[in-house]
Amino acid sequence: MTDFLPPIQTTARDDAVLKALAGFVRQEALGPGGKLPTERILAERLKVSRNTVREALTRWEGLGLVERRQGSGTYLKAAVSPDMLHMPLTLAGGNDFAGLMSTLEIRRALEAEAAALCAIRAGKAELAEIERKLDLMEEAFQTRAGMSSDEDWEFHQAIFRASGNPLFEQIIAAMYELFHRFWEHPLGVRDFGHASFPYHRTIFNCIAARDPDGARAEALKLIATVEDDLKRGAANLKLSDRR
Amino acid sequence: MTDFLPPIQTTARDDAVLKALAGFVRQEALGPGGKLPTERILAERLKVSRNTVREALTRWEGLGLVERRQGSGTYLKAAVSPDMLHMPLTLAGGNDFAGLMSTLEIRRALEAEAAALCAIRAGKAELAEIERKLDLMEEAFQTRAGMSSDEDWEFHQAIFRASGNPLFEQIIAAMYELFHRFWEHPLGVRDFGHASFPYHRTIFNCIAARDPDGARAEALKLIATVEDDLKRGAANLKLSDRR
DNA sequence: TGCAGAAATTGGTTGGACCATTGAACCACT
DNA sequence: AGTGGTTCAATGGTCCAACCAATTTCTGCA
Repeated sequence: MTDFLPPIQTTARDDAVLKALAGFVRQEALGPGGKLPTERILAERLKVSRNTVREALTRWEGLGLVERRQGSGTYLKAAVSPDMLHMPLTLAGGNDFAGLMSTLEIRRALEAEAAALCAIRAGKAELAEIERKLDLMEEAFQTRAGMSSDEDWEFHQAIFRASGNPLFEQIIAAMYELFHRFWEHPLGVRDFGHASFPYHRTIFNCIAARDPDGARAEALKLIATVEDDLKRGAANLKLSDRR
Repeated sequence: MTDFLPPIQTTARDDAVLKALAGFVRQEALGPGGKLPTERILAERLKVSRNTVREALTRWEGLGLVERRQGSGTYLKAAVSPDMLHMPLTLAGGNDFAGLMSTLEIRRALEAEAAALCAIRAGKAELAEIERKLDLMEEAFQTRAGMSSDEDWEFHQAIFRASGNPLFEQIIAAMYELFHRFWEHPLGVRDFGHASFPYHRTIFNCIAARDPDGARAEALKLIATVEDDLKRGAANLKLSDRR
């Protein structure tokens, strides 16, 4: 399994380690979920210390390329190729109400564009997948009386994925935690998210009808309802306590 | 069965280090360029191994938050606060045409939304600033026969800034380098960007008229012309030679 | 005063050790 | 057959004590 791992020679050790690893991944045709060699094996094969290997892997972990599971191993989380463009974005501010509204505006921008692109590009398989997620969401909505946040999220994710542009999903995934924290804490608004419910179906209809402008418009309406809910929630309980 | 069992939260050493470090930065009011304590000091003060400190710093270095200079020290490269949103974006094969189109689609999403928000929120001062940038751009366009990329960029930046949401400017600034690389290399299309010229004025008019939907539509048209230019360029010179 | 060289500082790397978690194999009992 | 417990090897996580390499600071001589 680990036959293709030539030793390292240049300076900038950990970068060299990453390059070698990227080559290894390509050589072995490893995809997401694939398991890469243990740190001890890598250290031995590449003729570097295990600490150096760890620093390199820490970099990849920070970029979301790799996941380490103690006792199990290190696994790929995304496709990696030797020539990749890394664009680490760190955005200031974000835990207060204004920060949430800011991220929601970003989400509105991306959601609208992704829906439009999806209406143009989605293949039959992607379309079916989106509809499946939509059905699941609607069923959960009926059954659990409105608590369908997970299924809701998966529906949107399917759209982002079908947009044909991986950046959408990556950006939105980074923001997920932030949205979710509030989503699970409905701010005292009992029917939080209810208003957005019908728009999921209308968005899908526009996508299925290959109507990008319509899909964009419906996505905008959906986010608008979420914004309204959030504003109502903020009015209900005073959110002066940051954190 | 109640499947409501929250995932357990175990201690994460290096994350704790980063949190402590973020607190330290805030405490000392360190800004970009500031020098933070040496690894040995940190290890001693935080009662962790120097290795752990290094792994934590490696993460921050990967995110572009920090720069290490051997023999000198570790310095801040950006403002850091305890609550930050990290968004590591990786684009497979970032140098090819598809990658550029992907980023352009993100830009279209943000540009449209920012223009709409701008039409709602921009104050008189922001409006005047945008118009000033627009005048500068049009003048440069006339004088230098179409080469107005810098002024063009500043116009868009002014809109992002006036949107009232700092995330727009931050995201787009991080992608600037990527756009610019191609912008400066017009791919053999001599009148690259000419088609987009009139839309700058129409966008501004919509913003000044407080017409968010109109501004959004005009922004979409503008990016569409840029996309067309790019596609023409890609057709002209074969971009099959990666890197 | 000016500057070359020594010394101290600091990040980079190494090797080895031990801990904590995981997962598989195995076993006892029902 | 299945359930639960135990053992054990593999693997990532942490620690330590050095040493290397680049940089900065200090020192002493001209």
